[in-house]
Amino acid sequence: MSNDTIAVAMSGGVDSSTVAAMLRAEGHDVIGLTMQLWNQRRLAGREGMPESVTGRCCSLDDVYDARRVAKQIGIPYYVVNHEDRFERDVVRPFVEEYLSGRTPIPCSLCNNHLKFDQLLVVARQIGAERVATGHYARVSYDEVRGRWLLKRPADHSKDQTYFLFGLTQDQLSRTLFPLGDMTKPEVRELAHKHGLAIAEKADSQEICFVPGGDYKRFIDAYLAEQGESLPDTSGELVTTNGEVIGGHSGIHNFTVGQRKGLGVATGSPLYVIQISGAEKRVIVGGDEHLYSRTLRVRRTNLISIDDLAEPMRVTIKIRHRHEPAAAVIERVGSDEILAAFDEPQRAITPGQAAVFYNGDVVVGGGWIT
RNA sequence: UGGGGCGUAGCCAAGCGGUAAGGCAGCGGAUUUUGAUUCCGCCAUUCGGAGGUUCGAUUCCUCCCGCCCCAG
Repeated sequence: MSNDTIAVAMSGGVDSSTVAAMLRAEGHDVIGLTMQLWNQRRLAGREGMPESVTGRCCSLDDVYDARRVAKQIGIPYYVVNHEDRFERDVVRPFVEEYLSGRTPIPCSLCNNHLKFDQLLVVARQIGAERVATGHYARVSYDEVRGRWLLKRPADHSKDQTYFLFGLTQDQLSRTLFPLGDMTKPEVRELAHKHGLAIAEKADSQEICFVPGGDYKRFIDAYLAEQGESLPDTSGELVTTNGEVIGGHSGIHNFTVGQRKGLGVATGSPLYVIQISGAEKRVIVGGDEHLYSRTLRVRRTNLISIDDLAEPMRVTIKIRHRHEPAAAVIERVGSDEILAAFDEPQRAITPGQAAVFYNGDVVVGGGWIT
């Protein structure tokens, strides 16, 4: 009987709350779990960070909301603390990536190291073989290939597979995405039907541990709290022609494709074309310099196929909310894949992920070098 | 201290007698379940300064100040 027990990762938001209510209504044994990943009060007020935070994941309000939903639908509910692991595997890498001139995706790291790793461990400890989350994605088992597949959800506008490309076969085999066939309005409607108070709660956005979305301020505050001084990563602002047209305050303040914040007026918009971490230089230029036809990824993960033995035609997302673009991928190293797009893509950014698709099926992905 | 040119918002810049275009930068907002992008809004009671002509001047005149160029 306990084999049917499902642990639901509850964030306190509409989606995961609805998942819990749905599964419960379907008659499953459901246990609610909330991961305490970050103490929002830790950096409050430091280096100009907001004094108080509400409505973000891991805030007390969210835990209250999750607990209340659990109580309402009558399921056991636990909060598990993974702050140490989160700081080590998500926050630290996040800060270091920025300081090295790259642009990290903490959401993917969190999925890989916390939500679909630690949470599965905890779930198993309390007798739940499977974990359900409120992600908009679909998972299914392909008998022919003998593999678990990750697919885009019915509602492409809510597609979260971009953040899930790192899931392994084992993780997928134990994961449920009950919202995969629903649209957001349908989910809210269902939340209402279940009488959930959070039915109209605003969607979360921005990085959960960076209140207000000001990641630069977060980096300052975090390093200050750690007793580490912010490395001086300031340097020159250089055009694509090699002309130095100014200085910048630090490479961690920029990302490829960024326009705002350069502080230099040339008559036409300037964008960050490239960040040279070693030389602490930010190369800037017109929009036309932002397009590139190829990219390379490392730390790859393949899902729908066991290996990329020969070139494969796919479509690729190079950022969340990017319409997958046609390309051919090819293995060029033991853990390196080269992608060549049919049409040049704008602002391919080191540190971001490139996720490969075959229609709605996620083939795999990797981190852009 | 002879000749010529120019001084308009942080930068570039139009207007050249009728009551201050535009771009860039900046700021604010919308959008966004990563970072960006994009979109919308705001941004010179004032045209180097002082006089004068005129119903009316950033636009015409005079002087001053400051740059630049060519001649010495």
